[in-house]
This record gives sequence, C-alpha cells and structure tokens, in this order.
Amino acid sequence: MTTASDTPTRSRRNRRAEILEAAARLFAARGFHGVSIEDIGAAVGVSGPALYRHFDGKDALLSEMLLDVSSRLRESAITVVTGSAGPDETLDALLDVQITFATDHPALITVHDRELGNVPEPARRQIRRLQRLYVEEWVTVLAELHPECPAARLRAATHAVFGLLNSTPHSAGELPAQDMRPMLHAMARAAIAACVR
Amino acid sequence: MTTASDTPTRSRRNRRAEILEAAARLFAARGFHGVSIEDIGAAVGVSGPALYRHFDGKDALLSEMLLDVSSRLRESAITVVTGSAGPDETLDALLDVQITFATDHPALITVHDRELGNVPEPARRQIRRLQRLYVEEWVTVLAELHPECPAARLRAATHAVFGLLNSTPHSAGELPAQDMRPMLHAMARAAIAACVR
DNA sequence: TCCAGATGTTAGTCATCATTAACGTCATCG
DNA sequence: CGATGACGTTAATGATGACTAACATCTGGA
Repeated sequence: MTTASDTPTRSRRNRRAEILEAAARLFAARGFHGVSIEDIGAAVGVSGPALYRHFDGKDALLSEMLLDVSSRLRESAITVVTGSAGPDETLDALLDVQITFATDHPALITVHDRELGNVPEPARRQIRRLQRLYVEEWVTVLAELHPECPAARLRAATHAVFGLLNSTPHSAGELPAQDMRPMLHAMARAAIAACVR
Repeated sequence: MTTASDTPTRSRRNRRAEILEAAARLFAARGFHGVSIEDIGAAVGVSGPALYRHFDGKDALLSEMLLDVSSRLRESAITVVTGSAGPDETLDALLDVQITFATDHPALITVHDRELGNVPEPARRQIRRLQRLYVEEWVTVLAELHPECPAARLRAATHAVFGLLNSTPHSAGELPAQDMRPMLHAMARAAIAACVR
C-alpha cells in the first residue's frame, strides 16, 4: 500500500536531504557567500533554479540547516539528561552526543558554528535560543560536578570543550575515527576536570 | 629630522594596519565573501576603491592577513623553542603564545582558521607551509614529553588543543581575559596529558 | 484517457561587487 | 615656484549571482 504512494514523497525527501548535505559541504569549504545556488545544484546533478522547488531561497536553506542541527543537538541532550543516572554518566553521554555528531557530520558542525551571522532574523533568534539551551544543559551537569565553580566559568569551559571536540574537521585524516573518538573523550574529560581553579 | 619625512610613511603604515584590522573584524563576522570592498573602506572612514592605493585587491588583502598571522605564530614558536629549558617549560611557553594571540586578536584567529580556502594559490601554499611548521613545533615538543605516543595522535591532539584555545571568540564576554587565560592554560595542559592512551 | 502536481529546464531581470579610469588635492623637495 | 607622488573621490565596466518566468516532462489517479 505504501510503495506506490510513498515513492514521490520519498524522492522529494531524498532530494531535499541531498541538497542540504551538498550545501553543508560547500558552505563548510567556501563559506555561505562563497557558494552559489548554481554550485549547490551542480553538486546534486541538477542545475540552478531547481532548488527553488525545494527551498524558498538560499537564506531559507541555511536557516533550515542550522535549525535542524541545533534542535537535534538539543533534543539529544535532553534525552541524555533525563534518562541518566548521575552527573558523571550524564557528562559522558553528553560528550558522546557531541563527539558522535562532530565526527559523523563535520561539515554540519563547521557551518553551525560559523554561519549563524548569515542567518536572517526570524530564524536566527530561534537558533541562538536552541544553542543557548544546549549549552545550559552542559552547564547544569557541570555545576552538579563542580558546585563551587561559578556558572560563567563553566560556560566558558563548555565553549572551550566544544572547540576541542569540533576540531575534528581540522584534523580530518590524521587519525581514524575509532581512535579519534575515545581520545577526544579523554581529553575533554581531563580539560573539564582542570577548569575548576 | 624624522618628523617631516616620517609623517607620510607612518600615516601610510597606520592606514594599512587600520584596514587590515577592520577587514579582519568584518571577515570574522560575515566571512570573506560576505564583506565588500566598500564595507571595509567605510569601516576606516574612506570609501571603496581607496583601498587599491594600499593593496592589490581583496584577495591580496586576505593573503597578507593570513600570511602575517601564520608567520608571527611560527616565529614566536621558534623563539620559544630555541630559548627554553626543558620540554615542559617549552610547552607552557607555546601555550602562552597561542593563548595570548587568541585572546588579543580573536578576529585574526577566527579568519586564520576559516578562510584559508579563499586564499588564491601562490599565497595559499605558503600559509599552509607555515601552519604545518607551526604544528610540527608543537608535535616535536609533545613527542619529547610522550615518546611512546605516535606522531599522528599527537598531531590530532594538537589540533584539538588549538580548537580549545581558539574558542575565545565564541565565549567572548563570558569571562574576563585575566581569568580566561589561566583557565585555558590549565585545560589545555590537562587535555594534552590525557591524550596519550 | 486526461488532468494535476511535482520537478526540471532555459532565458531573462535586477542587484551587487570587484576592479579600473579619470580626475582632484596637498605636501615635499628640487 | 612647480613638479611629483601619495591618497582620495566619483563614475564607468564587466562579472557574477539570486531569483522569477515561461515552458517541458513524467507519474499517478479519477
């Protein structure tokens, strides 16, 4: 019953996803304004204005991309936080969320923390909100582990840890992911432990 | 004797520096292609094509900016490495170099690790070379501290530490620089110690 | 069979932008 | 003084690029 009626929908979904993925790769490499609609179309074997059948425009494409990333991260964080035993395991799980995402989707992570400034205003606020909430999940957990440490310090440390974990795109190829992931985990844990003065 | 003949030279130097600084700020905020020559001119109170009196073009401006950053970092690293006692102090000094630069010039650091892909080819190779040499200074020192650790792992760890230290622009305002710097130093040292499996 | 909607295509259109041209001003130096 | 060179300015100019219009094609369902 589904085969016939799903095919068009699925193909649309696939094309959309294909476009988003190609755009992410291009944006990560050359920056939002360094990539043309034509470039993105060409990357998925379609040319130029065909993208307007799937997105309202270049801005909308970027908005959707960043909104998707920030919601997915935040949702994963919520899942992890609500379903976890103690702060220590929660922190491990949060680290795994971020590390998995960063190593699985390096282009998305890159675009996510570079291109917010190019997102037009309705969406920008919402993305910022999701990012802030995501950071606060981390800060809350860290505060349970280090109650004596001021929140501002924990927030700055969280950003530093993100920087460490999101370095993956820069060291692509240096190390296989299966070695990279546990190393990043260990380095991040150690860095967090050291952030309390 | 110097006042009269120096004024034009000094003013030229200042104008050039002014332009480079404004351009760095703008590039960091909106990306290379998101900033127009007009924008840069306006930021220094001059309009548009006046920049061509100081630079060969937009590409040349970016090239010079990144070349300057990578040479300065590499030179500082060499100074530190040659004039230092043991690997432990050398590492501390390298950390200070990077932390000082990142907190003093967040825009430059941001542009430096985002926009290499937009530098045209003659300069690109040279910048890459300087960056690679800079990384190798770190890897050499780390190898003395952790001889059992494979170089690839140390290289990846170095990139991760750079990500941590260069997070400053993201957490601007969270913490005063005088608190941020020692915290980053401590976090980086701990992360490095943890990177050996 | 025939319509409708989804998905593409190519050829404009209108801005924006990097770069160049042509033209001042003003200080320095002979 | 008068020329020269440093620095700016305001118009082109020529590309490029986002977005729209007008026009296929193909598929699934009534």
